[in-house]
Amino acid sequence: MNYWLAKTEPDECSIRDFANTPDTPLRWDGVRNYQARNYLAKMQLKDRVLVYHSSCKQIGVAGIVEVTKTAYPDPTQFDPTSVYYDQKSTENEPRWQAVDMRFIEEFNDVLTLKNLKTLTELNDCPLVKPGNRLSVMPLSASMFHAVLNLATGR
DNA sequence: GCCAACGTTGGC
DNA sequence: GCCAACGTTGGC
Repeated sequence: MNYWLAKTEPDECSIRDFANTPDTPLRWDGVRNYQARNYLAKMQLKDRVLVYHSSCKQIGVAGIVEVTKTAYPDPTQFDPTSVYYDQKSTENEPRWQAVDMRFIEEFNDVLTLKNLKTLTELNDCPLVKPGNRLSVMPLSASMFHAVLNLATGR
């Protein structure tokens, strides 16, 4: 099993949205950065993904989801009415990928960026570096478990 | 709302 | 292929 962290603006898609539909996976779409897309494409079934809420009141890791469907062409890139529409993308050669994920757990409290920065395990994680914009990134098992431990005590 | 950091675009 | 201009991200 691999571990990942993925950013989202909770106004658009939050851990609550996953929690509200525990039996129905949601599509993780709208990734429009090549490095992030390449990581997204590497996700495998049952990989665990930390959900990070950005650009919001409570910035930080809010919970965990699981991959239920590996990468497939992101339909929003073909939809002219979508904010994620990409004119240069074609059905034959799609640029962007999406995956499906389902709810695993929501932390009682968002693990804030400030607290995340106290974890020495995350020193090499792009997340805590100034100016970082990568929205999907791999985590080592020790990174994942350090976050889980700080969030839940487990 | 501000602004630094970064990725992408496009002229050359 | 370089690089300046531009648009976006994202914390504060």
